Amino acid sequence: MSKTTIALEAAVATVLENTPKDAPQTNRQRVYVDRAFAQILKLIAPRIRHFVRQYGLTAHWEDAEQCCAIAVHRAIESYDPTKAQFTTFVNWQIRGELQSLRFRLMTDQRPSAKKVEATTISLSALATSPDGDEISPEAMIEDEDALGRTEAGASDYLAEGAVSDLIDAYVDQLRKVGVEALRRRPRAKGADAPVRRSGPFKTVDPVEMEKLEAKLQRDREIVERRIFETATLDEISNDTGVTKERIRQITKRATKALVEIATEQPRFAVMAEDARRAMPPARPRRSAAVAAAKVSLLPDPSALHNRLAHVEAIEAERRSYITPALPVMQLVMH
DNA sequence: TTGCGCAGGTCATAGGGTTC
DNA sequence: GAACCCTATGACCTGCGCAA
Repeated sequence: MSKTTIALEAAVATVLENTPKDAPQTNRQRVYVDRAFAQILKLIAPRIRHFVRQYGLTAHWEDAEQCCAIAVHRAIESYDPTKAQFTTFVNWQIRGELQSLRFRLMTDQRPSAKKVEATTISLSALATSPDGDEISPEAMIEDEDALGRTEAGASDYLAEGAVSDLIDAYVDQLRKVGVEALRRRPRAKGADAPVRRSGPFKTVDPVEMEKLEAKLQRDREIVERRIFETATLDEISNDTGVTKERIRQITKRATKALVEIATEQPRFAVMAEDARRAMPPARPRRSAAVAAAKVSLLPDPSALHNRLAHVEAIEAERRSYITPALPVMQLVMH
C-alpha cells in the first residue's frame, strides 16, 4: 500500500468518525471534517489533474474541479472500507462525474471511447418512430435477453433444488452412520444417565444425539458453502470455528460421497456422470513419491504429470450442476 | 519488468479418542 | 495394541496485485 493510499484511508476515516449519523455535528467535528476533506483533495489533486486532461476538459478546468470535489463528497458518503480501498472507489466516482460533465458540455465522448467506435445515444432521441409517430422510449426497448434469463432462472431453480436434495441425502447418510455409532457406544455412568429401556447400547443418549445433529448441521453448511457456493476456507472457518484444514478434509470426503450418492440414486443420474469426471485424481503422498524416487532416477511413468496427455474443459453449464465453486474440477485428465 | 507481500489452498504429521 | 477417525498445526506452494 502506497503512502498516498494510507494517507487517504486515514483522512477518510477521520471524516467518517466525525460525521455522526444519529446526532448533530459539533463545531469541533466540523473543523476536523473540513481539514480532512482538504487533505483528501490535496492528496488526489494529481489524479484529478490527470483525469481532467484524460477527459479533455482542460478548457473547463474550474467546472471539472468542482465536479471532482462533488465526486469526493459522494465517495466519502457511500464508502465502505470492507469492500475496497478508498483510492479505488474515489477514482470511479471522479470518472463518473467527469464523464457526466463531458456529456453536458460537449455531448460526445472522450477520445479513448471513440477509438473503439462507441456511440452515445439519448433515449429521448428515439422517441419518434420511422413513420414519424411519437412513441415512448420505454415502448421501444426490446429485451432480447428476457427469454434466456427466464429459462436460466428456471434452470437455476431446478438445479438448486437438486443440489439441496443431494446434500440432504448426504446428511442422512452421515446421520445413519452417526446414530449407529452412538448405539454401539457404551453410555456414561452416573446419576444423570437415563435408564436403558432394553438390551445393552440399543438406545441413543439424547445429549449425544443433539451433539450429532449440531455436527451434521455444521457439516451441511460447510459442504453447501464450500462446494456449491464460492465461500473460501477462511470465511467458513471464521463463521463455523472449524479450522481451514478440517473444512478442506470435510469437503473432500463429502465430494467423494456426493458422487457415490449421485451414481447410486436414479434421481441424480443427470449429475452423476459430470460428478465422476469432475472428481480430482488422488495425489500421491510425498513419502510415497520420495520412496519411489529412491528406486529410480528416471521419471515415474505412472506419475500424474507424466501421464497427462489431454486436458478437456467442462462447459460452464454442465459444470454448474455439481461443482460451480471448484475450479480444479474444470479439468478432466485422461 | 521484477521483486515482494499477501491470500488462498494443499500436504504431511501429530495427538486424542474410539473400536475391534 | 493396532487401526481408524477427527482435529489441529505448521510448512510449503501458487497466483495475483502493487510498488519501485
